[in-house]
Amino acid sequence: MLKGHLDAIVLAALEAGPAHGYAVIETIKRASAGTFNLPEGTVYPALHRLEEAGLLASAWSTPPGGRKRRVYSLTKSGTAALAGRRKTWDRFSQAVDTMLGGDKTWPA
Amino acid sequence: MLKGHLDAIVLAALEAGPAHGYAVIETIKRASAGTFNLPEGTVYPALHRLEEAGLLASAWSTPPGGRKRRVYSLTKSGTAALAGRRKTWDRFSQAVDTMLGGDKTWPA
DNA sequence: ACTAATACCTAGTTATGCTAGGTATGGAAG
DNA sequence: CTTCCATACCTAGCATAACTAGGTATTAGT
Repeated sequence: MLKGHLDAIVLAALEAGPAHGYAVIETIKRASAGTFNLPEGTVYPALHRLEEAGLLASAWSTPPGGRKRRVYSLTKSGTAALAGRRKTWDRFSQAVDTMLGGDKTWPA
Repeated sequence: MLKGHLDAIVLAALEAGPAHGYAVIETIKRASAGTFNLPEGTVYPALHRLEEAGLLASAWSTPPGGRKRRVYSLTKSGTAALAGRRKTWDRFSQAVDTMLGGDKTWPA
């Protein structure tokens, strides 16, 4: 249930460096302390979307004694998009906090 | 882009007391400092959904020198649902903050 | 030999928010 | 007095996002 903010999260997960899809899922799970336990059917299509949009680039790699992985990395516009998403998130979350926060100064 | 959190916002807007649809839109716009300028086609169906779900109750009223309004108020389960939504939002926003925040302690 | 974890994929469902229209009244401006 | 804007409600249909539920295949452990 990350409605609309999945892209930002995936991009953020790749900010530290390239990673393959399965690792992205694990990273998100760990970094969110289990809050975001995303099914593959959510993340893989998201990666494809982001690559399609030019925010990610991918390359196949086969580590010795391992098996084929598709490694994704942030493109330049991906980095820029992430910055934009951060600003959007800040505005958004602050607005929701204001409304859900107990203050209730805003009616009237 | 409030995907999934619209219900919480609408419920919160009605927490201070009953209001009609158009007023809810105005309240949300003002309380969010213009961040959430929601079209009617978003809010009215949401109100209907929430009433259908039993979280809101509605009644028609015609103020003197005014015209027909449908006034919505939180039901008991609406209040309970709002509390739940608040918890969900807190977990959610904290997790996103962790991932988007510059810390980057979580890879590795 | 079997199971679990790793690693990838996609077709199709569902829900949600929004676009784009429609109806109607009251008040202000021309 | 007519025209326009703000108020106030509504809905059909579109777009898309996230997820369900499947499928394939390799590696490691029991």
